[in-house]
Amino acid sequence: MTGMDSTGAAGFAAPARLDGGAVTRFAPSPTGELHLGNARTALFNYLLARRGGGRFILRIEDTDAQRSQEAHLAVVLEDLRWLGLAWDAGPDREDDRGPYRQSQRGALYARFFEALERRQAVYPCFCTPLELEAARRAQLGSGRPPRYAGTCRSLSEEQRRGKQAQGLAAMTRFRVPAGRRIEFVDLVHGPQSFLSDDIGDFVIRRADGTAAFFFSNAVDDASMGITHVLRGEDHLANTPRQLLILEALGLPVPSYGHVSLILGPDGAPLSKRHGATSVREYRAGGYRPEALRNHLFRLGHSSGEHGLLDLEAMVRAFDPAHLGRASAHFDAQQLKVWQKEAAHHLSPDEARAWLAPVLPAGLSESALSAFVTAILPNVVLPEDARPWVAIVFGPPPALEAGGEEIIRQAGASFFPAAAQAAGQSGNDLQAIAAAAREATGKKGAQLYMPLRLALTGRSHGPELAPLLKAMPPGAAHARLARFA
RNA sequence: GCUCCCUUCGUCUAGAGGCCCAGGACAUAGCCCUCUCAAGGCUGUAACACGGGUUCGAAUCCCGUAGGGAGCGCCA
Repeated sequence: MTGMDSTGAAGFAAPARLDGGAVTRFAPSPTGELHLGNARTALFNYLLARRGGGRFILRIEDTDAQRSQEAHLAVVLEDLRWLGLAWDAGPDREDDRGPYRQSQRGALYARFFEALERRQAVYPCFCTPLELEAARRAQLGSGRPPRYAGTCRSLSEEQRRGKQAQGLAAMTRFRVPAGRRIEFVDLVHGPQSFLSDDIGDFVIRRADGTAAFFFSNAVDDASMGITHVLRGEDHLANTPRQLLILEALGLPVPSYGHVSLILGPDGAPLSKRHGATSVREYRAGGYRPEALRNHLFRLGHSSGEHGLLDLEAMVRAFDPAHLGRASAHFDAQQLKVWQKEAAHHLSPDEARAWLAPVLPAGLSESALSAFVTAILPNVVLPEDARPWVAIVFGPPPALEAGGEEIIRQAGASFFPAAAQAAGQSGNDLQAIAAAAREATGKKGAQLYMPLRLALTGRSHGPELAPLLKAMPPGAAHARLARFA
């Protein structure tokens, strides 16, 4: 661990990594659904670990018992699995570096708390939430930074005993050293420098004895052997606190990289008013994990690779040096583009499973396959398949506006011939079109548009021949005969 | 209020002083292909936030301005 140099600056250089394999982690708190921004940092950490044969660890930051819920954890785990981000160790895959829930790491925290107390790097603070809030307000009101004033910083032993005797519960604050310059090299932002005098003494242990974020997060990274931390930029200005904690404990410091936050199209932080913001919502809407992954992969990151990348290709293409510094705007239209590509890449089996929720029941495997194959090129989301289910399997569809005119222009002999061919050949477009052409001399759009309209009711849609094949026997005849 | 981060086409970005009157992808427009849509092919529109410096030369370096974001919590 680097100490202070002669100028009083502490350099926090990343320890040398000899094996080249990065140990990364994703550390969500189970207080809600997996947000897109978090999903992206999870992806980046996963890719960084997989790149050089490292390890990807899942740690659950559930120190806030009030807000942490088992149900939320289940959802987060499910969403990560859905995204394909498999972890090497986590709450469901414990090993000797665990446990991987912070709520179960109290014993380890206690040891580090003691160490800090022995070094007098921390002190008990008896200020009440009310007092602290009042002080904050006063500071903000008079245009000063809202920092802890240090009320309990230099209480005597006697005073402390007195407070305890009054039954006041103490939280623990870290004693931030004065006059220090804290420096580190951020993986994405480069050299950073902060003054310790700008940092107030912060809480590392709550009055109820549980560890606070700055502490548990830093201590766990160190004790779990994390070498690289890719996290949201909202943590950038707080990194010096964690550096101070690790220094006081003599623990190894990971390399930190702070990725930009994801913004909405209007530049404001992505929130509900922009629409869906969680993995779960996109998943429920029928989005494909590959699509979301590819969109997230490009947000704030660039690689030379174009097109839909699978996870392995992403691992190869990912480069932390190409993480952008500017915040990225989440564009639903771009996600749709990836979704379209992902959908169209689906194998017949995958497509059938994907569309299962909107497919009619009671059909044979081959009938479903024919249908899915026919409509897939025209489907982006499962919703898009719904109308075609009705058109193909339902009663003969009504003509769209303007359709009658096109039917009329086909001529009197068109549909009798087409219907008869359909009756003889089944749902065979070739035979039907040939008969109509022979009867009327029509070709091209003149020939096919009346057929498309009569058969599907619409002028736009999937390729006609496969669509016809997907229809129940006799459907073509019944639909054409309506106009004969 | 203080500290920190950010600012290149609609979007994601390439760009680390001359290779850039700024390149790519997607989106978008037009054309071709075509029974429609999609796919595919071709062509096009479109950006260095602003102002000062430094330099023979700046998207790139420096200063400032504007705009956006974050942090300063017994939340993570």
